[in-house]
Amino acid sequence: MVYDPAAHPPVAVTVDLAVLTLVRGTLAALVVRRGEEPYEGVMALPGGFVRPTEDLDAAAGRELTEETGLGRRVTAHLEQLATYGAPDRDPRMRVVTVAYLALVPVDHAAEVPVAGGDAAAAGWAPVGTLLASPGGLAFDHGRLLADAVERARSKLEYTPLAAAFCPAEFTVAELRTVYEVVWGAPLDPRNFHRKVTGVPDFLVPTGVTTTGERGRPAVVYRSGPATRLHPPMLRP
Amino acid sequence: MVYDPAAHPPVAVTVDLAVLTLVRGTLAALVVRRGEEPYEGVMALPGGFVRPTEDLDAAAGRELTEETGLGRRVTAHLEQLATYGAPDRDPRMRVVTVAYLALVPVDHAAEVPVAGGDAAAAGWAPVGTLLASPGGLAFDHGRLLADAVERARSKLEYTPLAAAFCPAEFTVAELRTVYEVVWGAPLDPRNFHRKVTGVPDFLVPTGVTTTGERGRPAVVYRSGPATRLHPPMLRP
DNA sequence: CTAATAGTGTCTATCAGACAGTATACC
DNA sequence: GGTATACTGTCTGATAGACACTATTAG
Repeated sequence: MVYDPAAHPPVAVTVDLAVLTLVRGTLAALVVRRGEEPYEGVMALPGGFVRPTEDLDAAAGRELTEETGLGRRVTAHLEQLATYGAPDRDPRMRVVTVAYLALVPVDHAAEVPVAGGDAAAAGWAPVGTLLASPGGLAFDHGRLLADAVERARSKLEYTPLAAAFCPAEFTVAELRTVYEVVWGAPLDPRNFHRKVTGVPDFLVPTGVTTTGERGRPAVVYRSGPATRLHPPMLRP
Repeated sequence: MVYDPAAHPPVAVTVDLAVLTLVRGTLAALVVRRGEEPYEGVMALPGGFVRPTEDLDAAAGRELTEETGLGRRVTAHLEQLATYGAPDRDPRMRVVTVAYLALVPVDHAAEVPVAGGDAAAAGWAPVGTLLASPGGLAFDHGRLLADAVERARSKLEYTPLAAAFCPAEFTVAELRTVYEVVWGAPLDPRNFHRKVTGVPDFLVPTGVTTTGERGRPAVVYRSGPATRLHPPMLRP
């Protein structure tokens, strides 16, 4: 029980990111194409080493800005997901990776692949496609992404997480679309409206209404101070 | 983005355990007294290094059996909680620790300190006491334990986790005590009984009833195949 | 006008909480 | 019988889901 570095083989600690957004009505994750072995040419989730004097959350935030090109404040949500450390998950050496879940609002998703550098090397891919093929993602990133999606689905129920997918100001219909896409199920617009506007401190009306859209103008809201939803928005 | 061990300072990866049980009607955690600096003589959560060829879950399971002296099968629950890696959390070197939540059933809790070795060095301490004093636990173990307790409280709502605190066969009253102790709130025995027996696949009657107790004998149950509770048992 | 979307009202089945009442043991 | 605990029944208010209905825009 002595902390002797020399007594233990080297371990690398990395952070990997499951960055989610909505692209044309589907849930999408940010992926990069690997440029080296192993898994050369295969899609992978972005990630990188934790620096010596850097906290884990800070490393995740730094990687996120580096990979997306988005400013730090654009990211509406970043939380630790789980840690994956199977001894053979990377054939080169022991790598323990701390996975994070990040959400990018829809109005900034389009900037990401462009700003991130080589457009061919990074971009949004539908989660359904990525998870459908077992070897579609390098390492254990398929499992990691599946865990991230399940976390997001679950947290939509009892936290205001859905607003993190939306622009700073949004309508009830936009919020409902988030729920429908992430859960993969249609929701009754009328009951959804009544429920979501009835949760205290979830939505704050801005006083503005939409215009130029089809149909009756909608009230524009911004995210409120609630950290938990009471009552929760339960999956159908 | 090259995985060169020499390019990075050494990082130690450990697992720390928040082992919970019920002792005389209070929630208690397994603690050890540290025998060396830093925090010499201070209480800490048990833990240790992850071995080179060992998965994280395996390391947690091994540490649990080593620290408690209980056979592997006695532990009813072991799950990953979160990972803590602040650069200064251990003054000697960079230590990233993967925290696990473990639950020990009440009928095995008494064996633990004895079988674990030096009775003065390890034992059950009330969670309330440990969390009341900020410096009561070494490192960031106070925060870790608080996160573990909140995880347990939350998972009682929508998973059959409470049964992990109980013996293999138990009564509704024993299960209710678990909920009351972990949540720290009294529950109506009659409504609890109706709700808990109404959740499909949560409880399976054994056909046996208690005897020798005061009052009417109670039906004895065993944990059922459910992995989620529908409907959930919500906190008051 | 029509089409489309936003938002409200209402009905019903279900559920949580309060609590009366019944069942069955030990003393 | 007395007391304690297990369990059942009933009432009430809240909630979820289904869906009729009204409101307000674009074209």
